[in-house]
Amino acid sequence: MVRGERVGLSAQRLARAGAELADEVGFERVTVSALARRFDVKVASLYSHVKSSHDLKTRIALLALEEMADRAAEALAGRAGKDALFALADVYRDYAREHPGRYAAARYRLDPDAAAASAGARHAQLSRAVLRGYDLAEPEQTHAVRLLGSVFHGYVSLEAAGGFSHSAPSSDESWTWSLDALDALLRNRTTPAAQSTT
Amino acid sequence: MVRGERVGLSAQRLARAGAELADEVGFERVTVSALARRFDVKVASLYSHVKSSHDLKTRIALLALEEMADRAAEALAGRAGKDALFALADVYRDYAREHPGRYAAARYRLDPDAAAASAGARHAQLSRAVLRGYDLAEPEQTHAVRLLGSVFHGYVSLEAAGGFSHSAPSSDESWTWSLDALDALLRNRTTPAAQSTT
DNA sequence: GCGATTTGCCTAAGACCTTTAGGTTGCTGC
DNA sequence: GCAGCAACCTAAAGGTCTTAGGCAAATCGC
Repeated sequence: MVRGERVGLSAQRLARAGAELADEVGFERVTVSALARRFDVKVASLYSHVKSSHDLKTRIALLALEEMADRAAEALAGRAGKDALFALADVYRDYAREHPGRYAAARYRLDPDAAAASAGARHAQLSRAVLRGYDLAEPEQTHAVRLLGSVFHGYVSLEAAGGFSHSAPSSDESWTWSLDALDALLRNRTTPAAQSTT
Repeated sequence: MVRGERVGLSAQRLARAGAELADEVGFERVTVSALARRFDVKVASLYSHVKSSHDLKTRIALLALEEMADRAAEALAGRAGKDALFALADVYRDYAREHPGRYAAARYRLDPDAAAASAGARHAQLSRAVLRGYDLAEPEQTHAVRLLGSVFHGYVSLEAAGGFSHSAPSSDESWTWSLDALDALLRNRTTPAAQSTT
């Protein structure tokens, strides 16, 4: 080990490496020490870049939220209605399967200022974009945003917890069925007067 | 402090006290040490009753799952259809609000044998009981169980995370709206042939 | 009642993790 | 080529988890 060698740490690189670590060993096992080991650096060195363990986890959470929002925005481009609904839903589910640690990080409790600076608002906007295909007036639209979020998050996290694994029918089938049902539900809730507003 | 005095610990009492502690300070802060402090006992003493920190958390999780299942069973007695749906949903939401720490514990990842011994199966049965009011045939019924679980858990945990707090309409309204929508959805999915079976 | 055994809680100690304080060395700009 | 900043280090204190082994209180057999 060459003493005095600089690895080039930064808050960003730490968050990125932390996200990878989370996917490998689980978010709850992401630790300042583990990250220091990964960079082959002493633990105290990380504290120049990151305020605390909480700060580190928050950065990972923000990273994950951004990534998901980016994917969602891309998936929604050029889609509408049921197509958009399925696309958005699959973004969350696929992300959680590819990056379980990051997904768990995205559920990390943020303090208010971090939450405000997060991609949280973008996520809400993306749900609203999907709902444009269903012509819901307020306050129904907000209700629907919340219901959508609940189903997406609820299903994905129950699935990740292994809830649907060892029994027929397959989780894929239930997912499609649920989204179909959700689509039908939203179509039925379309505000009558809004129908012809091209 | 009187030396040699026995406090009367047991796995059950520890789990119960751990659940209380979780509600007070949050499940993630429930720790073998904190529990030892609460009983005014040395940390190592707890290890005669509980195998590990993981074991302790698992016991708290099992306790919470039992309590929720008990409440749910009671709420469903004598109810059917939409009435039953709302009752079951409210059991979860109310429990999470009254006992946030226990509710978080209930989401603690159980290993397979603990999961098998848990009230998990009872919860699934209770959802199926609600669905009896909607005449769904398999595999739709299983899909619906999963959707219900997702909405309940998803909504409750987003609400607990503060997601719906600082904006109109109120979370209560969205909850009712979502359950109404779910009820309508399930009625529309009733298997046609099953209608007259009685 | 009294010895033997079991049980309950304790001391001790090792292994990690977090966080702060303050030192040293490489890099950058003048 | 050197001043100063930034990056990484040593040191140390405090907290958590867990195991090993000890002493004393409760309990059981007689």
